[in-house]
Amino acid sequence: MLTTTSEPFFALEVAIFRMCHHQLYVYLQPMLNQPETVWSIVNGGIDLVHDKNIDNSVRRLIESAIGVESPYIEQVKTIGNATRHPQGWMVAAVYYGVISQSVNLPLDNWFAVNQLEKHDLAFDHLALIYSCLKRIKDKAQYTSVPLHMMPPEFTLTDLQHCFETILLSNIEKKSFRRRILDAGLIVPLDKERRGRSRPAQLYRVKRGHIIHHFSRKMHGKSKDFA
Amino acid sequence: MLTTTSEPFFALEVAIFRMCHHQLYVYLQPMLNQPETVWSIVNGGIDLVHDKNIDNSVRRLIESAIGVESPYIEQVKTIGNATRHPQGWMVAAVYYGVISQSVNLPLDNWFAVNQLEKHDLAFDHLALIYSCLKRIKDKAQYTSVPLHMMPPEFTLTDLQHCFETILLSNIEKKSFRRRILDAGLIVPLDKERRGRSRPAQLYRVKRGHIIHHFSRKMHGKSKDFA
DNA sequence: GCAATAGTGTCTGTCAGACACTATGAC
DNA sequence: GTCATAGTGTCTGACAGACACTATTGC
Repeated sequence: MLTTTSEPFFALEVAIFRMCHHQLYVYLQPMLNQPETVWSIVNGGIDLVHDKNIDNSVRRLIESAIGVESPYIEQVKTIGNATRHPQGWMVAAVYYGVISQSVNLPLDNWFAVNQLEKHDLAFDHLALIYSCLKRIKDKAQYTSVPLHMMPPEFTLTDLQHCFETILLSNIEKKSFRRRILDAGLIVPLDKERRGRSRPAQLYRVKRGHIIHHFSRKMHGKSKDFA
Repeated sequence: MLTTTSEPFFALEVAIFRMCHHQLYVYLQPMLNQPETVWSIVNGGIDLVHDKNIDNSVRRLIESAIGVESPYIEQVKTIGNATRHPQGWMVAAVYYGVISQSVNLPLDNWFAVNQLEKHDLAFDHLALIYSCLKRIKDKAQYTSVPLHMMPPEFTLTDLQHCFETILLSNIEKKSFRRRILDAGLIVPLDKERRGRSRPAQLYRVKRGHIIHHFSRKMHGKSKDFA
């Protein structure tokens, strides 16, 4: 029995998410040298000279792909097997990153996550995106992670919509407000947003916020799909 | 500016835990070619020919190190940087695995986790073990993972001690029993354990148990250390 | 009887879910 | 006034924490 100890290929795979019009989008790149357009999530290797650690590499990949920094990245898992890539044994650390809704980026190359089946995705990238979506959905149930997707000023209703979009469910308004306000995660501004009805209090995220863990999960009622 | 795209070294690092006398132990191996004895957690590379995926490799490493299978392994994180290993840029997927208390293994090479500072551990292995301990502690707060460390027959008090050892805190008996029994994770046997006081009902884990997620965390009161 | 451990009854507090209610703007 | 959306009051139910209580054994 022969044991091979040579190194597997190693790559980083990053699903970058943004929120737009009550819809989650993921950033995809066209793969080169393909007869038909095949789309892939952001990926790349480690720059052994310049990167200090993996998170560093991921931030670099995100910024060089979309031109803006991500306020929150998270490692989802590391997978590795002989079948996911035609080149052979391949290990990949899978991350997701989010960007703020305020960033004024065109929607080119951003794909609504509920329409991904219509497109041709590279390798196992569809499954990787789903793993990341599951993770951010789980996190939305018991942490404040979705706050990182909000613009600098937002209303509680905006924030609720953001959570609901990630959770694919409707949250009860009073519970949601109590939870967020009691946790002290956001700060009211001296401003309101005026529209065609009662003005809404504007908030910003409290300085230093990274992640808050709630003591209980929030579930909501599953959304019916149109 | 030059960009290096060659591959980093890749390794698996596995902290194997067992419970013994209300104490968590981790399995360490002496590193070869060291003037003084330096201890390391189980580690190795991927067998590109025989391993189907990373979990497979981890199970292989565990079994070849201690001779028994682990009923539960979990990937904790993947780290990578230029400084953790003298060989240079190194990526490591960090796992922990647990084994059943029933396994009749001598305690050779098993180290109490609260005594690790007394020993000389390789590289960043102490930090890796602490990451794994933190993870299993977190999991003990809201899942049934510690059940995998129990022998085939155990009492509720045994189980509570197992949780308490991992959590480093004392749990209120009634709450604990209610939580475990209401979740339906264990099955009473037609047996009792008799000692020098009232006999205790024996249980086994329900077939098919892998992990149960409770809806709330359990905290307990921090143990005073002697 | 006593000591030791197993196991229960039951109250409290916290917080999510539900839902009806009021408030304030545009028109 | 109506419509739309913001925001509140308050009851319920689930479940963890606390803690005193009873139960069953060995001695």
